[in-house]
Amino acid sequence: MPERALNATAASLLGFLHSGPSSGWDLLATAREVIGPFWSITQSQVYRELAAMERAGLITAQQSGRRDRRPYELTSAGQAAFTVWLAQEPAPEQIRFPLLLTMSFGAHLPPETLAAFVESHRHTHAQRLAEYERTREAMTEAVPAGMGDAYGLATLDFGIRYERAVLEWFEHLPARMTRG
Amino acid sequence: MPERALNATAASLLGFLHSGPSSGWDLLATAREVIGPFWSITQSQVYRELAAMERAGLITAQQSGRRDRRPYELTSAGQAAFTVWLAQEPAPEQIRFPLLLTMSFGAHLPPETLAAFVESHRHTHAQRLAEYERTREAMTEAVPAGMGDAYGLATLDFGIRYERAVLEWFEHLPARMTRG
DNA sequence: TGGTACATGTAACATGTTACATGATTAG
DNA sequence: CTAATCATGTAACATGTTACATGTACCA
Repeated sequence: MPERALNATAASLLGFLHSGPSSGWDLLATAREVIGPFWSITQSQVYRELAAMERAGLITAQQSGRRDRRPYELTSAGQAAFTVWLAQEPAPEQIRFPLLLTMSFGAHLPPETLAAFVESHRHTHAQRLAEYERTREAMTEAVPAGMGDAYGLATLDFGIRYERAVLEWFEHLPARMTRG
Repeated sequence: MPERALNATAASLLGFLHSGPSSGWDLLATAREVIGPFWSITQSQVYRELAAMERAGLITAQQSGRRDRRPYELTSAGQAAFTVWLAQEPAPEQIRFPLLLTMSFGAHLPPETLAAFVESHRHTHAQRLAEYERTREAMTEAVPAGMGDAYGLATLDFGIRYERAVLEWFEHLPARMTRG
């Protein structure tokens, strides 16, 4: 067994498999919903990591159910690998923000073009914030007093604070950059 | 000529070459300094993109100077390619925040371990904020009244607001996650 | 003269993306 | 029946990372 360390994407799949067997399709949906705001994942990647983890003995495919869905189940080796991964100090975050790159070179761009980009992004972020806030309400209403999913709430709150910060940044941008 | 679209990393190198010929080493340093907070770049990538862009005729290598530094110069094709790239609508940003991934699975982790991760990240972010604020002061002092580099200031301000949001988020995290 | 910073590059690999192919199931 | 959606997967490629190799120039 090569035993090379898990990557974060594979590890998150193992994490989701703790709540029971699940197929690639469902794992993708779960990932998009739960960690989507701060961890992007593509469908191809999910199948690739599942195949690799099956080869490594971290998961096993169950009998195909309806429609060829192929639910994978965590093995004890998979559990162990996940636990090891989870206890590693997480690496610093990476942000890749193409709008900022474009803005860095704003001097080479007609002001109205940059302003249009900014406006379009502002709109997207406003929508995302609203969506996160709706999700948060749903989460806290569902479990009025208890601690429900405190960890999910905490990561959602990151998203909310992030989107608010972005929107405030847009609002304080020099007029030239927002109104051409 | 294949003419495939530039990637953002290559485009940013072309952008920097607008202020005059520069070597891979210097471009890397410039990129780290100017766009580092929101666009990570590795040394290998820089040399690879430079080689590819030279093959594509977007830049040309000048005579080697001292120490084998090989300054590249923008060609008019390179200028044109950059201009085309810059006018494209920038893609949405991507955030990959391993700490949040770990926190999502916090239920599987001893609270004091998560708390230690949080504490270590909080420290890093506090330092970054301080550094950005120092840079900002230096930038505004250098050009007291004028508009100096308004675009550089705007992107730096993004970094400042982002770091502040992260720190506030840390502060509002449930006690269990910050003090184990 | 020896260590440190400068400078360029290659190789191997890991990760991520896009496009496509294929077929099953379900709803209308 | 048929269109939309579900579901799995492959191929090709782009991008990013790590490790290493090589040598130069500067400074103490």
